[in-house]
Amino acid sequence: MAVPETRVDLTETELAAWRGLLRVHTALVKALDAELAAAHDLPLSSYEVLITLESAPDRKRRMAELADSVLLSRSGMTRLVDRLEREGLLVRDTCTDDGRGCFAVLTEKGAELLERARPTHLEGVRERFLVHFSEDELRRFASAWERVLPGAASAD
Amino acid sequence: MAVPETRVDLTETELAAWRGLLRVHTALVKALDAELAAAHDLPLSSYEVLITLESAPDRKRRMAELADSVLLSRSGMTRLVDRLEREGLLVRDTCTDDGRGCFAVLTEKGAELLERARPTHLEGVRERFLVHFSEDELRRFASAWERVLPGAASAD
DNA sequence: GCGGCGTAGTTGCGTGGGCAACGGGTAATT
DNA sequence: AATTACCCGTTGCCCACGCAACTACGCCGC
Repeated sequence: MAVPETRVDLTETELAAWRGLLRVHTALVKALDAELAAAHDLPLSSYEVLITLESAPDRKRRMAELADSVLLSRSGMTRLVDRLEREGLLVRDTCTDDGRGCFAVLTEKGAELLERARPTHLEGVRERFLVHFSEDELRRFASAWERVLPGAASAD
Repeated sequence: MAVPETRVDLTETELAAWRGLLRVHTALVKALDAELAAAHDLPLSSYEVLITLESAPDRKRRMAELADSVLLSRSGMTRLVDRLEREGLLVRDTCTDDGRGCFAVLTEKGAELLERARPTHLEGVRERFLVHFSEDELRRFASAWERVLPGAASAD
């Protein structure tokens, strides 16, 4: 007897919810990155690293930790930290506990730039994204992401 | 007299809604792209182009149209179409109306590959994203994206 | 202590993508 | 018709990133 065919196409609503996510993300990130780069010569990816460092104990974090927190490969993080170190926004510090390891530490210059860049960025996020939603809707978003994230990475 | 200071930091909820969007998008796209590439040797960006062509009249679209629809620069689209043409999934066709222009046309081979790839991709989108939401929630998403998109690209 | 194994970070190499400049075609102004 | 301005798609150049290979170190069991 016939097993019901797996439905293939998406409904209008499904498509709108999914493709909308793609478009919104791409557009927002592009705009915010351009804005930040124009105002402070700081790409969004660099900003994310500095923000992560700032909120860390002693303003320092391991490389792998950083890579995970901004979803970048280890080698990608090596080079991003290279660039930031070249600009004096952070320095590498040897890890005494683990000879293989290495810390990235936010410098004063990095902290200062971050202080200037933060209002720009947060204003951008607010004007382009947050402003459209109520507190309640934002909570729905947050809960939605919590449901999706665990199963997003692995292949099920 | 003192104008109230612009609030700088985001609330917990705002942060969760915003950063969640970033993480979810990145994780989902990474996973779906890998899945599609593994199963059909077709990156997600190529899939998007083929899908766009399939739904077009005569299965053809102008280059700039394609670029806009997948949020890629013109030069990026030139090269993506180069690759797809090299694999025989589409062909370029001269535009008779406009001597500058150029169409990309889906080939039979492209259509066949798309037919095989579509279930893979849609299953992935369902399992990783859609499955977590009710019809009602999906409608909320769609409406959310409609509100955000218009103001996302331009500066304010 | 010493060989094997896992792990942290770096490096070579290949790839995808953006920006600016260009070549050729169209549209507007005269 | 000629000049000018604009627009389409392509190309050169560069950069950011991932993968795989490598080095150097920690952690075992023996």
